Amino acid sequence: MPSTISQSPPRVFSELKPWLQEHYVNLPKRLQSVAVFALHNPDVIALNTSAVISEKAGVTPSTLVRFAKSVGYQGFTDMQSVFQESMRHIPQPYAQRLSHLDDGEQQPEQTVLHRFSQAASASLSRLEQQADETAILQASEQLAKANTIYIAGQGRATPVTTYLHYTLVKMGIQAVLLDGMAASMIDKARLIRRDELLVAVSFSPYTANTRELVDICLSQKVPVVAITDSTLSPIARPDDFHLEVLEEEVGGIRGLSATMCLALCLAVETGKYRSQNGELFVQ
Amino acid sequence: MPSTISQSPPRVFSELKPWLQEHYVNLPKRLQSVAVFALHNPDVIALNTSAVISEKAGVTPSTLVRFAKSVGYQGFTDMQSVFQESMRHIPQPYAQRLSHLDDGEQQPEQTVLHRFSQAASASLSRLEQQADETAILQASEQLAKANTIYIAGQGRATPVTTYLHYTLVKMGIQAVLLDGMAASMIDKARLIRRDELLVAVSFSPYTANTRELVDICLSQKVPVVAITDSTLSPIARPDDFHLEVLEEEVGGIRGLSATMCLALCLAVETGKYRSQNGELFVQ
DNA sequence: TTATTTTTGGAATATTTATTCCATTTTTAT
DNA sequence: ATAAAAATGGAATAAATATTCCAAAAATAA
Repeated sequence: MPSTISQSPPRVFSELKPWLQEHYVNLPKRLQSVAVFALHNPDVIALNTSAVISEKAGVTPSTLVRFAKSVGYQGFTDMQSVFQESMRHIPQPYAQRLSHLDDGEQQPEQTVLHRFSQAASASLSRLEQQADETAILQASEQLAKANTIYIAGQGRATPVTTYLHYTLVKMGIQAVLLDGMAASMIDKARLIRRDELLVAVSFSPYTANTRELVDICLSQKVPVVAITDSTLSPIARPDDFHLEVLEEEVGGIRGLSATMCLALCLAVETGKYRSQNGELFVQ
Repeated sequence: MPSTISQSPPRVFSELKPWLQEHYVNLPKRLQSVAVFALHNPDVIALNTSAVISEKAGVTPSTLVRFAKSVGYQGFTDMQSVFQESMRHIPQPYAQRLSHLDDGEQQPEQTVLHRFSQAASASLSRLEQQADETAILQASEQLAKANTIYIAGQGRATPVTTYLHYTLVKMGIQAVLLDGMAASMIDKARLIRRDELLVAVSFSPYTANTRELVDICLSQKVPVVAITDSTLSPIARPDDFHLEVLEEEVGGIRGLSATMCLALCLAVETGKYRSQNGELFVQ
């Protein structure tokens, strides 16, 4: 590999990124994986020893040193100082209380990204603290036992249904996404058997279509798992399973970060239940 | 001076401050000046050797060690790790230097919900700290100026494209989701005009289809905004716009919480730009 | 398929860094 | 003012860490 030390190596992290973008394809395999790791984990590079870093990156210390030299640094220590410099300019996040972003107390210079990521973090904290983990396990048990899982939701719930479908299928679990015209969905819902299951996802303002699908399934004794934002939701029935997740609202807009996390957990627990109970399905 | 090592020393930086407030008056002169320096310069403590720190603080290395021991730490290295933890994305348990969530060493009682929500929080922290906000504003400006926004992505990216499409449409912005068969998407991509725009979403392992759509659009001078996980992604081009978001991996599985937050921010900034620049569209 | 070149891992070595120990200085008590 | 106790500096030592070197593995070219 041709050396590049004819020019000065990047002395700031923000210059290292484009440098690697340009030279990445010319690096050997192992050095490429170091590059990816370094770009994705600059704090790990800045704060650990070469032994720790190389183990996390899946290479050896000598490969780490070789990577540094390939960029033009004198050694690992020279490169590490570049990462450390970039950390000196990051505002320290310690002891910052989460305050409600929508109560008008935020500083005017807070960016949209800051407000939404703080809201998302708060939503995740609420999920972790308030979620009924027994309910998640019971719901995942129901999903695991179903022959086929049907998934329905509209509007803001659509990314959730898509993701749940994608993740379940990735785990080799038979799942069908109910989408398209309302009449068509209702027709399909009428055909769901009792050994199958419906996952319904709906948030305020609730869509009548999803509620109707739930009504149909319950009247046919088809089990239903609901993902919704409140016990008071029209799809949360006392006689079936429901999981609650409420996203923080910023400027009248709610995100989906906590809901995606919950959907992922539901899919993973379902996969675990299947693998632990020997119910394997040929895919 | 009476020792305080009968109780455990502070393991997080935010607890060190009140500890020092309480014990400061009982410290000898030199240790007091180390305390002040440490509180005012936590990044210096975290990122330098004891020789450098003691020189900056105006004491000797043995005094620095003595200060650390007076607080209850085993030595300077023990104390420094506390300062380093406060600089990481998410505090890691003390003395678990080589362990991580995905190498099987985590405590057995941690639930799936806990692991994934912690990973999601870490992903959001990384997004907030590392995201290029100028790039987000520039990308949203491009979206705001486009007559119609086309959105493409497959697999795990599908919930993101669905959500971005939903949010943009909710804001009265003309957006079209490119989905369905690959050949059909490519046909549609060829018809995208230069006053329109493509948003491409792709994560490792990258799909060839999305990359091909980007190639087609760039060759026809159609602006592209890429949402991806790395500068080194095949859809991140130096001559166009790309936004990076990398989700933490747990057991080989990556969530979408940070990505959904970024997609929401992009849509909101786009809506803001439109409303601030008087480009209203009848819906 | 084989030979050559490049890449890589891992251990030895070199270097750097933290800690301990002791003499000196400073502070406090009588 | 003096003696005793506490605090401190600085150098030696111990420990930790980075770098180099060489053999083996992998990749590439013929």
